[in-house]
Amino acid sequence: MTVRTRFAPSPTGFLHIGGARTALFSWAYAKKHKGQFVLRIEDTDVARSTPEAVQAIMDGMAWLGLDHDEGPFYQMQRMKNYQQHLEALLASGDAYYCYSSKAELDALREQQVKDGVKPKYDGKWRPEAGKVLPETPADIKPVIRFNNPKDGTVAWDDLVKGRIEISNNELDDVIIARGDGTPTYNFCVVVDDWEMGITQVIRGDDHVNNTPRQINMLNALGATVPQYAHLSMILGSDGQKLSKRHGAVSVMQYHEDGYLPEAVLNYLGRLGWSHGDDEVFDIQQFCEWFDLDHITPSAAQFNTEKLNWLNAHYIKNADLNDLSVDITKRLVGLGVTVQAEPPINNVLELYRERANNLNQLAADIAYFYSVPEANANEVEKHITAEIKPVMAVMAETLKSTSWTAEAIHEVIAAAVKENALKFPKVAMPLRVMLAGIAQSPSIDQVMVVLGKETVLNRMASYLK
RNA sequence: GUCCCCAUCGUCUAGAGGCCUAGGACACCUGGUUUUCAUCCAGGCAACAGGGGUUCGACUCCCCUUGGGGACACCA
Repeated sequence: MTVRTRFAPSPTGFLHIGGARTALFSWAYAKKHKGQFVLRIEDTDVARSTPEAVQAIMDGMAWLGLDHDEGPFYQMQRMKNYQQHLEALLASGDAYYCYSSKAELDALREQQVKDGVKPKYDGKWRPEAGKVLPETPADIKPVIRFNNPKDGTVAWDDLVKGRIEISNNELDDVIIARGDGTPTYNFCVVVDDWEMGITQVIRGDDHVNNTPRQINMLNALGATVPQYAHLSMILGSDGQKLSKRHGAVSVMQYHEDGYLPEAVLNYLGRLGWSHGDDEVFDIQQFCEWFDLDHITPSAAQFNTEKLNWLNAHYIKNADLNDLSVDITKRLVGLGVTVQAEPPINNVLELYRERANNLNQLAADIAYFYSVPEANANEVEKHITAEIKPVMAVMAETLKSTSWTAEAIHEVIAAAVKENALKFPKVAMPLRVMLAGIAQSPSIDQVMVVLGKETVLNRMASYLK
């Protein structure tokens, strides 16, 4: 049987890091087994679903390169399918109408919480042998509940957590259609996973409790029960649950924050999954290696340092042209326009080694295209009255120096020797004059890339 | 409260009863390379939550405790 997995977000917000990992694992599993990956939008909560959120999710997946083979399917467009199965369930007695009002249910729940018992539907409208149902209220639009088996247990072998067994008396009769007739999540998933031929349901940990009900419904429907793999959640760096006000940011935020999708993918792939001691692997390698057997069942904390480290790796190894396109955009964001000279690729070759973030990289090289504003302390510290004459002589010599790193290095070396100075004594003021700060790659190389004219101009502005 | 899940260095993890004197990676510390910073290289610090079993032998299996997380909606 060909593997079919799915990612089924509800469009009520952006694609966050946890959702992205679920999508990645689902996607990779399909790729690994040469199967299909289905994208399904669970939008039956009309009040909270928005087209913007759909777009945000698609954007996030596109950025990560998680393409789907089928879909996106929208549940709101599949009402006929749900309706049909709803009727079948009603006809077979596996579902029934419940006329309990919301207020009634709320009161019941409140009482149960107060009594310290598990909140659960009391089964008032559940048809049972020999039971006389209450009079049907005329003013209530009934919901439809699934008639969950009363006895026995439901069990499945979770591909991540192992065997899980839940007794049916823990499960209440879940509402599968609202008063207005629209089916609810628990029913739509069941129908969709079945009709879409999903073979492995890979989803978040938070669905473990829904699984037994869904299996019961699948059985009532006479459907095939897929395999389930429940991924544990990703915690914030402080060990706390990721929430909207606490670190649950959109994956697109990582783009904005200067991360390469390759780095995020590699990081997410290694979070909760492992392949021996391997740490750095690209997406192709990940797809080849990926399996459900090596997923950690416990929750994992997000660690930005490690992401940064991977980001540095991927920046170093990025295609230079791709990198320059990205950095050029970020430079625009900083108000800096990249010019033909110096060629940005040369600049990047000089600087990419030392960056672990694209925004930082852009900021670091901005001085190649705009005159940097030097920190006053740095100027005072390095461009001293004693060194200025040395710089002036050097500037003069530089005018006729052939513009290679070697030649420039010799000029600096000569200045160092003639004035009996240490190398940094000369290199530092040069850095401040040219880059605005005292840290840079080899100063001779910086000068080569910067170009003779710019170097002379910037030096001159300090030596007036 | 009830049910379910989880538990190895600070963090991500390897580990499927003897290979474990518990391995790798990030972070951190030290040293080296370097023209500063960074990179890079070498080394170091650092963990099996606790208690019972099972076994000739438990990080690995079972139970309890503790701790953490999740679920309990006419949300998904």
